[in-house]
Amino acid sequence: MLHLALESRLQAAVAAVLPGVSVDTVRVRPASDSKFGDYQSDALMSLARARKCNPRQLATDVVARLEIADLCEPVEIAGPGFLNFRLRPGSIEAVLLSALRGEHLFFSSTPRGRTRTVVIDYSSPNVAKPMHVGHIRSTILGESLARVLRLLGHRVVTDNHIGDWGTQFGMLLLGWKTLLDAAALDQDPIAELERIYKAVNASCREHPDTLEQARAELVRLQAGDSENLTIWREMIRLSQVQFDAVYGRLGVRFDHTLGESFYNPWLGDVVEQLMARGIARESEGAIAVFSDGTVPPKEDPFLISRDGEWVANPALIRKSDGAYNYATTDLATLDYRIKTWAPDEIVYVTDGRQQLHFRQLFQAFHRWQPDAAGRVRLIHAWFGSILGEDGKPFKTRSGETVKLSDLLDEAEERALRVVVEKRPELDAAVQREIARKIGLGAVKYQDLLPNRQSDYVFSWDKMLALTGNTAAYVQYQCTRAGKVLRDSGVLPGSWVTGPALILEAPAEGALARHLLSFGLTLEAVADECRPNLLCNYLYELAGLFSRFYDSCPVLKAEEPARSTRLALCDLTGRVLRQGLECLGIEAPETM
RNA sequence: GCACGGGUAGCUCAAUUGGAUAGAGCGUCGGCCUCCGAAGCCGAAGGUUGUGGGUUCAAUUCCCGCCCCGUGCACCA
Repeated sequence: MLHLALESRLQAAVAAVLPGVSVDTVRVRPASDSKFGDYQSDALMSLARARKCNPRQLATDVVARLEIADLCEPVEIAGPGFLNFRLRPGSIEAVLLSALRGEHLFFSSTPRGRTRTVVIDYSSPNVAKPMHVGHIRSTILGESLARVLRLLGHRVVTDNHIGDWGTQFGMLLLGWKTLLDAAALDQDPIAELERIYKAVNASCREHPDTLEQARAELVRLQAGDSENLTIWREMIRLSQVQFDAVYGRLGVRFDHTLGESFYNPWLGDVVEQLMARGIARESEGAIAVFSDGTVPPKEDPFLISRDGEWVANPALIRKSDGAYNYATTDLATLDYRIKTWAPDEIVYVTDGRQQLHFRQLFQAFHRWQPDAAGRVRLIHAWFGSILGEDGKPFKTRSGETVKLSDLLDEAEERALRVVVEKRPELDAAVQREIARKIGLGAVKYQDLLPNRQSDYVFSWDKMLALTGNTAAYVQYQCTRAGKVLRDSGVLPGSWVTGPALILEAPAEGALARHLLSFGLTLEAVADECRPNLLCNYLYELAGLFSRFYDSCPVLKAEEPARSTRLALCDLTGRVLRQGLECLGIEAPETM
């Protein structure tokens, strides 16, 4: 909050000293160490370097023009040219008071620039298959980004691009007609669909005629055969029931679920347009997009080096049998989204193995519709794989993928064991509800905590650990803050007329300063698609609160310490709750 | 072969994108409940940031070489 005020004053001073220089890079941020004050800026050093002048001299000149006496003490020039800002007593207290009055919660919900429209594409499970651990990162990461962007005042459109079309439906239709067990379908639809798919798939490998039959079913579906369409729609409906159950548990909600099949009517047109513009051409019976040679080979997604030579690495948009690929669907999808929502950004949350595909997709689209491409920022927010203890892609002992619903069950069970042990006096139903929030929080937090681009090793014990840097720790500090507030008897809204706040103890100041950085953190999460920054922020805030709680009695303190500390409990609780909500994690009242 | 990631404490990971003394958790060792909730707090040990060079006031971060690991590279998505 305050850093923005300091930043604009500093930018004005820099502009006065160096007219014409771009001040965008002049930033003020929280001090790396409290001995340097509250805020610092290192911007003048790089500026001096670019202008080939003495950094300390530049700092002296800028500080002379700096008008911030109302906000902080005289600015100190340190080391090679750092500016250290020490806030005047009362500055932080004033921000806390305005937060207590409900004017803000240390972030701005009206963007500084223009309000952006952001389409987010995430989760994207496949019809007729169980959702498994492979879907967890995309789902949780995408949901978190959507929540943060919305909180910051942007217009967000979430779209679940489910896999409801493709060659697998030939086998599924054949299996449905020849192998389906109606009772089993009733009992567990997805398991039965998976069973018939695997059976037909295995049979295809041995019997060429089974493969031929499956292809025939696919052709009938694509031709609009009414029986096959009916079965296909039923498979989608059954799958959607499963998706909804999982999303309901996870608290995930989509604005739209426009699967691959939605775009079928436009695919032929996409291919024709690309051919007409010379972007795509026939090759070995298929139709593909090739390099146009406008970028260096190393950066060209349509070229690849093999045995020391750059050879074509085309993106197929129509197979030799006439069927379309996902590149085609993705192009049509991109076109539809831009025409429908006019987004400023489209974020794709998928795993890192699809990087080349998206580079090709983005470049092909840019060549196809340069004007539209110029108005939208396309972002592939990719993430690493979940590995087993052996460092290979994560599977169960029997080699199956782990179902998401089983994972969530196990998380809740493990959490329940802890709750029952710690709080035996609570009702069973209350224990279960607390365990639900803790168990699901544990799964989500462990998934969001590592840098999204790195692989992580799956471990039940680590994922469901309830100590250390975990959701449970943050949730626990949240309940402590809430408990103190409840015990105090303070009525909501009574702060407006309450006594003045005075921060005195070091633990109070450290906690308060960190509260002020909430907005900075949210902005960084939105800019870089990295919720792990928010996890780290919340963990640090929870830790600062815990130390404050340990060293500063609240209810027994004399005024004004009592009010100040109650205010810190209130605001910390609110920020922790809001932050957890951004991660899709619920905060229990008690645990 | 080429591209994209990664290599940081015994293990799992951070490090506000070039900033001031590289931080957490788990594990190990030692302290703290007569006091608002101990799912907590305090302290100790643990590092040549894979490696060799370069750029500069400053490099885990940027550039070049090399060594490991992962992923991708024409009709699956």
